[in-house]
Amino acid sequence: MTTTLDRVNSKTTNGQRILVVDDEASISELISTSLRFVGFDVRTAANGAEALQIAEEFKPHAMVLDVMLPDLDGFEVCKKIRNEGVDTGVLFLTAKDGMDDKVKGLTLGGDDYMTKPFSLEELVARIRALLRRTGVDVIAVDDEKMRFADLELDEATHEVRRAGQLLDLSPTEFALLRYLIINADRVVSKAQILDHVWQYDFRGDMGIVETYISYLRKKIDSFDPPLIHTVRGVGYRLRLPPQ
Amino acid sequence: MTTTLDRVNSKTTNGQRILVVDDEASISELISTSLRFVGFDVRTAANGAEALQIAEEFKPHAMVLDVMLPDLDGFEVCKKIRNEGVDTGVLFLTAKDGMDDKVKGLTLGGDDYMTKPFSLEELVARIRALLRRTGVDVIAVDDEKMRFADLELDEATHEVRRAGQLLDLSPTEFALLRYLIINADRVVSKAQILDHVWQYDFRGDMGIVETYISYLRKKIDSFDPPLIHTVRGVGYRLRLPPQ
DNA sequence: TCACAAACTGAAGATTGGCTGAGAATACGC
DNA sequence: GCGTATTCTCAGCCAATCTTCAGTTTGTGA
Repeated sequence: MTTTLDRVNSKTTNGQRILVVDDEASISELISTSLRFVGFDVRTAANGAEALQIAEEFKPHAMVLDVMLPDLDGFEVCKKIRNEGVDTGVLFLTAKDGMDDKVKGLTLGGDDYMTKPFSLEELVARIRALLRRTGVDVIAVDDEKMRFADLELDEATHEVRRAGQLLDLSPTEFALLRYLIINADRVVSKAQILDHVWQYDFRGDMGIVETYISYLRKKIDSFDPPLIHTVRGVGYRLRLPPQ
Repeated sequence: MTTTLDRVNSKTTNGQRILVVDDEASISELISTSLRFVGFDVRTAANGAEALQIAEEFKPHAMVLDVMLPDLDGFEVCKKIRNEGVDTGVLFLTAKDGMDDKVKGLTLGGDDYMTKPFSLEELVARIRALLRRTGVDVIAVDDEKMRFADLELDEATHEVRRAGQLLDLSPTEFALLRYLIINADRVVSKAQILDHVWQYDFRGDMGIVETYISYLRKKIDSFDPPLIHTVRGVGYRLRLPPQ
């Protein structure tokens, strides 16, 4: 995987603090890089004890917490941290298999969970939703809608409209479009798209991105003007026609 | 009752104070998380003595009170608190067995009771009903009916109508529909549904949600237009046909 | 203008997710 | 205690979606 978060300008954080807890360094790094990239202030811990310690002084607004940790399990960590008076939403990470029963109950408060492997795009979207739900969202502003030109993407209803007209997108198409909108006006490479939109363990080739771009175009760019533009040799860019 | 999403503002409380008294920390936490999330101002106590103490200064509008406490029993606590002049409705929690007669007398007042294990959706609904009955309801003095399109769900009579026609739903079907209506227009995942509608100790898998959605569709969506929509890979959504 | 690389797209096969009927297990009312 | 209603599990089926691939088109630099 080409951990291509190559936008060099590490813009200042948005002031929202996320604590990432996972014992697999590669995963932990993957996640924190992604979160930092979109402006969060991130700290990481490799086990429960460390998490508790860091949480105490870092006071995260949200945490990404692997359920399987070498010492305590994620639920314990979560409970203890909250008992310390740190008010934080939690996104639990679980393995695909089993666990279902234990995970149950997690969507209760503002909390949420995802199964590994996940897509980074999805992770970031969930963290944002979490912060929104738990009321931390300082920037607040818009509800759960993203817009670009006459495109409108609604996280809460999963609806997508172009020029007011409802479009029917598959999950992957939805995630891809979301990623393009988030990076509107900027060129994103196929590698970046693959890294963010597809699960991190995806082993196929980038042809699939082309396929999905093609699908998306059929659905959203049958309108005028087209918004998805190919930058040959570089990637794709969502943009309005110049001037 | 407000048919609309009560979760919109989860940050600010609605000013209604609930005291939760249970010695099992996990239950207590489960309950308070749920109540906080829908906007109540919650405090917890682990035993009778603590409850009395907190009630005195917290002056709850309602309490969730386990009948079995390590020191006093729930009835005692209730009596003492009321003697202190705190005017509060009570939702008693009892174990499945026994106790029936003693508890039943209590529903004479505005009070109510539920047996463990319960569903959190049910708990919240009961608390709301309690507050309504005891006249605390500051907001929305509406009746006990929820509506969505030509669907009508009456909390008080447990009746459901579509297009004016009375439908016969089982308890679980009713609870599921209520949850969908509360979250009308928003996608809810199967996990969320399971967490809210089923008893908190349910250990089965999400297949059961599909089964009940299927039941519900047979009963309420044999009409036009269908209201329950599947968002593949995400969950379900109650909505009117677009535009 | 040609040759080559990159990108596009349609089709086919594999996979996944969701729907439903049937039946076992359980709770409930009489 | 018996019969009915309800809850829950399960497996087969179908359709949507994902993924690969190959033939075609488009763009670019020599």
